[in-house]
Amino acid sequence: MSRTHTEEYIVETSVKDPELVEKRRAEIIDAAVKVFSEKGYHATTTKEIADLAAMNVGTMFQYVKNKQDILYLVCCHIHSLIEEALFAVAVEDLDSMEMISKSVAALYRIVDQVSDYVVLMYQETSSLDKAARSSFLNREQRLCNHLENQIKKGIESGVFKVDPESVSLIAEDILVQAQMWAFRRWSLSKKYTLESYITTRIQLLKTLLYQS
Amino acid sequence: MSRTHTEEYIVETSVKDPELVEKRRAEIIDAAVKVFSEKGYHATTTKEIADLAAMNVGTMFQYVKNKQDILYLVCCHIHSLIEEALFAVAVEDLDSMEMISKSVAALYRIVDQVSDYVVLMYQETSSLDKAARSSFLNREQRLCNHLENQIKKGIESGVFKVDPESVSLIAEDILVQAQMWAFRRWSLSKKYTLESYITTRIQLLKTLLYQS
Amino acid sequence: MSRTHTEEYIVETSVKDPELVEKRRAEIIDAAVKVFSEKGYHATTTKEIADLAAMNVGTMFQYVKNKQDILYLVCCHIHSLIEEALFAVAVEDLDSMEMISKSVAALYRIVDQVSDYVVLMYQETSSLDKAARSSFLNREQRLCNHLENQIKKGIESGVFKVDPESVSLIAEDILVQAQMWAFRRWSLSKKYTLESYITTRIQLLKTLLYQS
Amino acid sequence: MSRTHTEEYIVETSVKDPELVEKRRAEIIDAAVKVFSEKGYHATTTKEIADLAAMNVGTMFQYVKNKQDILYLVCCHIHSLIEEALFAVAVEDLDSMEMISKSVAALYRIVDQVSDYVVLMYQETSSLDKAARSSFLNREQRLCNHLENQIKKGIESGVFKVDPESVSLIAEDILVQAQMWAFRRWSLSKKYTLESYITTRIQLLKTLLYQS
DNA sequence: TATGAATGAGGGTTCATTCAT
DNA sequence: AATGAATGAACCCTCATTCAT
Repeated sequence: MSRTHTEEYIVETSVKDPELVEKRRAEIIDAAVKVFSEKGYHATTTKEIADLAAMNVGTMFQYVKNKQDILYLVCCHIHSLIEEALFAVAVEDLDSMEMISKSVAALYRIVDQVSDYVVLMYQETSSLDKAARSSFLNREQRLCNHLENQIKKGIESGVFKVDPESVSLIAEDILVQAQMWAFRRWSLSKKYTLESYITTRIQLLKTLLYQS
Repeated sequence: MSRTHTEEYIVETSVKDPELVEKRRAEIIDAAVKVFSEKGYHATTTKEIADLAAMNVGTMFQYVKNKQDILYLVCCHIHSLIEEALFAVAVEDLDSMEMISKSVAALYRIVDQVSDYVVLMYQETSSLDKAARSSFLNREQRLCNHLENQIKKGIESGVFKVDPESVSLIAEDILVQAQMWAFRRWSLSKKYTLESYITTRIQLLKTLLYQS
Repeated sequence: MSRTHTEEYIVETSVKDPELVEKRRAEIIDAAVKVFSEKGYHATTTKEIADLAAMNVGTMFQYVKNKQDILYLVCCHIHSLIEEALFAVAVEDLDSMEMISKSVAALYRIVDQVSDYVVLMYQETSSLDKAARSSFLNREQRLCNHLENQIKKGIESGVFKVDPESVSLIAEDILVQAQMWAFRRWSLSKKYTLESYITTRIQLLKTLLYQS
Repeated sequence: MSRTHTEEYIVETSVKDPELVEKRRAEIIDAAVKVFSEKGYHATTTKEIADLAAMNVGTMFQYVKNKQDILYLVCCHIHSLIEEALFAVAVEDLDSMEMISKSVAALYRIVDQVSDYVVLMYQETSSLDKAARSSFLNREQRLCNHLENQIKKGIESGVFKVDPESVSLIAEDILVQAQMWAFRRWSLSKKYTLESYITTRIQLLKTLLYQS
């Protein structure tokens, strides 16, 4: 199970009190998410973020080394929202197909809720430097693995019939397709409601998982 | 077959000779593609582009109104590479499954060849303004439609068994997954060669198209 | 009658045929007057002038050395309009007071007609270089002298009673006040029509000229 | 006495300390007045102003939104010099004719002192945008009103005999003629000293005010 | 820890003028 | 004489980051 290990990117701060750091960063993230998703990362000024966070620019830069750090915090925050939603449904004890269906549905629903942020997250990832980006991609991998494991369990229990080679692809597809709902909702919503879309997607997924 | 009509975004020029415009723009695009995919759109200077294009900055701005226009030209150019590769295989007269397989393979191969540019194209699309972006998305739609039509033909001829509702989703998935090869080649290539990946993908696709 | 002699500023041209020069310059002036009075000298592009003149930029610069030359031509042209209107009424043989009244009225009427251009002419004079500006001021002096002479005749004929010291001041005031009609018409026209303003002005002038 | 109310143009700043703003702006104005009156507004670089103000360009632009704002500040400053000089003599308790004579003399003297700036102020006003210009013109109106009131008092006290219709014209003429001293000093000073000019002007004014 | 003024390099774009055709 | 593409220096303004208070 060896995996390339990537150091987690650490956002530095000059402030000692960890609780204060967390509180202030939450304020920064809240503000940044709003402005970023309205104007994009590059078009947003650090001052704008600070202003919206009701914080002084100087203060802000004590909780963050860079403008880029803010982006990283924002991306991680959004990612956590998705992760939490996905992991939340995993506690229940269901059969494999129901489990994966729940997961997929949960995924689409959270993506739908925070679709602006999802778009932001994926559009601006490229503005992160190598270290931050690979740290972020690592987080993404966690989601993939989570889905992969659910599929694998279905295979092990004999419910799913999938070429083991394809498992990781299918897991990734699920994620990518969920993101696409955020990117193309404007177009997809002409033909689908969120729920009908989910149903269709799960249908297609079943075809793949029950492939014989 | 009515579709929301989007005005094509026109890159303005003050130069009258159309051949010269085409020639110079090709030079600009060539230079820009290189620098953009190395440093990204925002980090690239207009002067850098002009220099690499062996052109005066002022001259460049006679063929382009904006830095953004350069990005638009670049995106369209890259898109055309893909489109041409995809449409090139469509001339042959094959049965439906072979046809779509050829298309998918062609898609992955061209994406693999110009993967840096594909990444660039999708990462920076967000830097286009509304008009340019929707004009670009329109071009994307052409690719989608092309694949959709191939699937539809397969359905009509009774070869494919797909819920008509899903056709457009499957077509879009094909495209998105091909783009993902560009974005995740670094990771996917640990488990797959390009050709083995194509094979796997076509296998999965078959499962979907022959769903019964 | 010695007066500091100022060389007349000559607008150079590389074109030989004088009639063509005159024709083309008339076209240039016509175009420039329009754009200048809309957008001001600095905000106007040489290309805009050429375009409006239905002329190539290169062609235009064969009839004019500079952008500034165009401004000079424009100022002189506008000035000529005023001069012609003023000199036109001087042919008649009238008594001194009637004569000067006619002049004043003529002045206000022409200024009113071309008030946009008058504003332009005085606002942008400062953009002329020393040579061109003093050549232009020389032309202005001709207007002053014309009025001065009319007043002097009135004094010589015993009709006007003015301290000879004041003559040139009064002449200049007449001109300046006429220009002011152009500059402040927007405000003055709340209380006066053009004709009532002329009447009031002539009344005030009479007071000065009949001072006892 | 209702008059069209024009919003005062406000020069924005991102700096919070009002005293600092005043101090820095004074430095900017000082520098700008010098360079502008040497080279004109358009020929002057924002960097030149900042350099002369011993200030960083970025710093300067925190006290001013625009190059145009600098011009506005400069115009207002120069205007204040005149206004103060004019209002300073108004405190004394004199009879009407002496009062207006004092005013006129004060006006000419201050215009003479800062004549370069007066020329600048009136030449470049046209470079202000609509909002700033009308705000500036409003200030001008204050001077006019001041003189108008002095004349009106003279009329009320029976000293002056002027058609009430003409009052505002005469007031405006006084101002315009004072400005003209700045514009034409080079020519006028051949025949007049400042003081002899003032005397002549006051003589002419008396003729108008005592018109019978 | 908070404040907010200072910094200054850098970037996109313009445009008068030229010159080869 | 007419054309119009080429030139390139120069300009205004921005904004992430720092640091003295």
